[in-house]
Amino acid sequence: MTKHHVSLKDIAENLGLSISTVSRALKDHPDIGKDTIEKVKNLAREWNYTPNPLAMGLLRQQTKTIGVIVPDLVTYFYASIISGIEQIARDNGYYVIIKSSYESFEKEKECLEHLLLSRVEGLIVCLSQETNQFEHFDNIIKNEIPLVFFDRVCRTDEVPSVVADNREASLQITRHFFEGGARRIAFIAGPQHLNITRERVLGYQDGLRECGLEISEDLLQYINLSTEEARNATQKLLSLEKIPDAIFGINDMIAFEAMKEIKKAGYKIPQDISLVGFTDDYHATVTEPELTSVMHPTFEMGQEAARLLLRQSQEKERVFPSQVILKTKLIIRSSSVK
Amino acid sequence: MTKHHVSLKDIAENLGLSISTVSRALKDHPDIGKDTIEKVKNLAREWNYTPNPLAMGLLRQQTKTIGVIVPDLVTYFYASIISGIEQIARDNGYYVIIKSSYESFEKEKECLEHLLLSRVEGLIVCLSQETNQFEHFDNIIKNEIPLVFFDRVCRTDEVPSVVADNREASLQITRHFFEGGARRIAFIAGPQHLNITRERVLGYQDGLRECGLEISEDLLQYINLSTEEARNATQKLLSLEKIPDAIFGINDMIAFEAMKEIKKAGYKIPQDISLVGFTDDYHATVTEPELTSVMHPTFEMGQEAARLLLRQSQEKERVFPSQVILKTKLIIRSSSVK
DNA sequence: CTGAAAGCGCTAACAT
DNA sequence: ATGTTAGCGCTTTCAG
Repeated sequence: MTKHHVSLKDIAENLGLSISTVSRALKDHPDIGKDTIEKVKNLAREWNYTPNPLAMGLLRQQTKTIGVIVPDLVTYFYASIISGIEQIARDNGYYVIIKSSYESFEKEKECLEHLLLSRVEGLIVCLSQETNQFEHFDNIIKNEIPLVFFDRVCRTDEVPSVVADNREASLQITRHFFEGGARRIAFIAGPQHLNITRERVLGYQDGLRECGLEISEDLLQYINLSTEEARNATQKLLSLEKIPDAIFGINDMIAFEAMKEIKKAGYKIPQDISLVGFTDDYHATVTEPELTSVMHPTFEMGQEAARLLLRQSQEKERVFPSQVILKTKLIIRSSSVK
Repeated sequence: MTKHHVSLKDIAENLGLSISTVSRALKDHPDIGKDTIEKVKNLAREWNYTPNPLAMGLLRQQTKTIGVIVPDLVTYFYASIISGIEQIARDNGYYVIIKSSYESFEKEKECLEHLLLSRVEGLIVCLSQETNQFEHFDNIIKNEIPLVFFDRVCRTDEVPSVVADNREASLQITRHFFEGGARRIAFIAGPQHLNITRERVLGYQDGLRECGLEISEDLLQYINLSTEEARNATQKLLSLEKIPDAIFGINDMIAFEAMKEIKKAGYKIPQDISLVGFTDDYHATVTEPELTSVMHPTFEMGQEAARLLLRQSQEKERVFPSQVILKTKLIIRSSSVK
């Protein structure tokens, strides 16, 4: 039902020229006569000619498309990272196809296949929370299709990646709690197989050691990243014989849910329990009290990932897989300051 | 740097067959011998053959791609709508290219051009808040490129669209306030040229009339949708000689900002001032008090928009532009119940 | 200065 | 049962 797009052939026929002449005229080829160039360009403008990207792609054997897989599309964190990717992609003439794994390993594999069918020239991926085996990337790595992981990463000795300074950030949070007087600092973490969990736990434990605090199993909860498990974990912490006086949520959503449960149980934040999140979603400022959180440079993370990817496709040689570590910043608000 | 993709030609040469035989064998064409089919399919599997979508697109003159323009990518509202669009698109074998206008009229026009260069087969658009003239869609409408607007719409007599029952929802909010005892009900609305503003203002005024309340200019604030203007508008309302006893924010973000300002000014919600938002973002449950809000069926809105679009490209005849109006539901929480 | 021809990967009508 | 050819839109030798 869409009208026929005008092609070089249409212009050539109308002007009594050959297709190649028209093609050259549009590119100001030095061989072509001035008046021919003008005639061609005028008609092209008048008829609103634009080159057919499919034909170009076929000719050049490139789709100018990169694929992105994120665990979900509806949180600020990923949306903001995608914005960063899109900006760099657009500036370099690339299109972006975005897929969501919906935090499912199976869906992640489907996304991968689908993107390969589309002949994407590269892939930027954040693992689903279920993903704890990584063979589905074998093909991509073997075929040298450019690939970059961000935030939740794997196979970092083979694949470039972008992450936050998770360990350092968690260390700082622990320190911040300690300086505020906390002595029983709890951590609601994600699935153990995720690097973000492992790294943040390490930083958390670094902090405990540094502050001379005991590392207690009770205070470290590994959960799936869902509102329900966040609430359960909080309840568990609040039902300990000695409840924590500080809770660190591995992301803001977890912290929000913890906040609700803490209030519901009748405790005051930060007087009874200090609370800190991770990501610094806009909504950290709408809660009462406002949530202290680690500012995660999301837009930059997207940009960095896209840049790493484009660099890979440009290099002839295999690039030594690098990891870009982005600095975070602890934004202190009232949820952690008595 | 990516390895060469295997083509029908590669398979044909290896097997000493012609390209067309291979093509037919893969489709189980009845003319082709059983053993030939098997040989071809085996090699295709072994070499991991997949058809080149560019070649197919060129042949069939279709990109199987639809373009989406949203005002931003980082709010739950649009992210969720995009999810709905993607689902329907994927189920029908379409790709989706997402663009953000960043609430700018100029950027919106750029997005449009860029998408047309990509030869999208259809467009789903939510207007930027700056957009108050609509000639940039002339070409698309004239060329009969399928187009659907959602939420913030225009030219509804020419273009199909999906909206919420804005007027009805606002009427219900006003009623709800009145029943809770409110008599000076304020509305922080968006730019006047947006349909969502106009319709919600109408519903608001319907409600005031129904409840026998005076329609006061002071209580209706038109603003640009930004956190800053939301705060200013709230301050203005709070500095009136007689301050409002209820405030309706045109979206949750506006309501969140109003909540902060109201608290800062020392008023209690809902005792002094009731508050209601619109969209029902997840974060409505993390504020204190939790925010009453209109549940806006975002995922369904995306689905509907995509369905309307696909229907357009399938129909031979021009479809009479229809408008799908989605039901909303007022979710009552503590910000509006004394 | 311009045109003809080949080729990117694929399908389908037309041979054989 | 299989091959040949033309063509989708474009660029790029190679020939005039």
